[in-house]
Amino acid sequence: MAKNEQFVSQIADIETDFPQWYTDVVLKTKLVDYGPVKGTMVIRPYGYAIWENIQRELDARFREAGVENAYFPLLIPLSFMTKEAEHVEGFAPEVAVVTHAGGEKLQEPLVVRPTSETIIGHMFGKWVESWRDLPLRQNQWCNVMRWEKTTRPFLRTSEFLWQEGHSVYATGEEAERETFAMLRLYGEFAKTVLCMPVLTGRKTEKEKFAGAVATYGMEAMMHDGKSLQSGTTHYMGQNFAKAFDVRFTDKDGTLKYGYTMSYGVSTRLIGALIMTHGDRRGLVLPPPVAPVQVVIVPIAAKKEGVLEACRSLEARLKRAGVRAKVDDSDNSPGWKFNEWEMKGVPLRVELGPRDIENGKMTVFRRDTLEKDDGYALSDAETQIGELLRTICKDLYDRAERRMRERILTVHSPEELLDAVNRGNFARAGWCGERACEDRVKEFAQATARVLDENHTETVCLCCGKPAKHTVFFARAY
RNA sequence: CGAGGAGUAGCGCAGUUUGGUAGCGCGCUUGGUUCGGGACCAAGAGGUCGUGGGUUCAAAUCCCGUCUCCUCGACCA
Repeated sequence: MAKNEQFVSQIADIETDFPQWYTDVVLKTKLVDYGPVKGTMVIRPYGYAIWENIQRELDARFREAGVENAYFPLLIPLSFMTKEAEHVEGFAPEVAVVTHAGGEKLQEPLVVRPTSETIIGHMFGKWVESWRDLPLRQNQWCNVMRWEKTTRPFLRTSEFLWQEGHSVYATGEEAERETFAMLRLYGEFAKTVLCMPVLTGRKTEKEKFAGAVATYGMEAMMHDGKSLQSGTTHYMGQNFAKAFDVRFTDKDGTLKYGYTMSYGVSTRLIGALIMTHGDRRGLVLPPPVAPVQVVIVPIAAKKEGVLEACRSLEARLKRAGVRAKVDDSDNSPGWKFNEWEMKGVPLRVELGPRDIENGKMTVFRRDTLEKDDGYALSDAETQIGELLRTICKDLYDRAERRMRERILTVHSPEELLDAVNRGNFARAGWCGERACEDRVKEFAQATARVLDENHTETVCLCCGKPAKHTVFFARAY
């Protein structure tokens, strides 16, 4: 017991020192390590496997929606960036630029993509000629680079992995419709795959993507009550089409600019699920993305038949489509229990001579920390499958309830400050003026995350004028 | 970019105040006993103390420079 306490103290207290808890967890569970260059991270196999699971699930949804995958170059001519005025202004401070190559200074500097609207706009301009070419809908999985001042694994790194989807439509209505559709897709994905509730909605002008007409976001509530922007979709109108000459001849024979939109989620999602579900023992991984869904720990492994029984169960579960793994290392059972709990494996099956003799298995649930030795070994596939689904639902319900309880409607900056100080989101009326938004930020260090689609508030919390929107305010990562 | 903190064995740290043969825990290797909540014994391997200069008979330790990382703020997926 004393040693177990010592183990727990290896990671910082989640309640009193959340930032340190996060750093401890991502490093000690071997999700990531720091790279040698400031702000870079190595995504280690355990972390990358989570990303691959996210990719697989999302990619299937994109395909289902009719989007094709492609790949565009990492390097973008600097001149591309300057073609869209707001875009260059927004991204200029954080782009990395290649000025030399092949031992010589380049004629034109090349930026390492911070996002690919410009180069994809350029290519789409070449490919779109007729209304028959539309819609054009492509997605790429790639890395991007944004030279951020301060960084943190998954949440903000100089280089990160993401997907960026880009579409051109003949009409603004269609492009807008896809902007909403992708936001819904992200929300559904967050719920069913990450077991994570999110708030979705339109961003304010201040918070929107550089060069967009409108930005929509999904925001997740972290354990400490701060918000994490976990995905965005952007409606560009004709801004980028005009900058990159994306034109087509319409059915009526006239030349028209297309309407574009884009959408993306990144490895930040991994940070989001860690900070949503984690607890004092470490990670709690949602079953759909957990690299190992069931770890099988042999007890008294050298006793006859124990290891064989574990291997046989592993094979059966794998056949049933469960990511199962026997931990046959030399570590003691107690060590394995703690290690895999920290690593967030949803289910642990303990198999020892006693279980085998009774035809049972002992099952431990990571999310509830409950242990039950009453499961029949003969029926393992069904029971494990059911448990994994139950965990999914329970994780979502628990997070959803917590989020719901921690959204407080407020009516003044003072109330808002108090709400966010106590780890809540604040919901409030807003007149729509930048001045009031800025005032909230200065007063409470909280920003407008998204507009509530369910607009009910009547007056602005700052100026008392009629409210044009109801806004979710929060401190954000 | 501002304010703090830290660079000593794979990891975590002590040693720096007051200069004098580089240490501890974990991990690792080998052998053995263990195994139902981080087991134990024995024997080993492993370090130009971030880096450059200076002071000194002598520097991990004092001085100057420099690089990197972490945390917190301002900016951002």
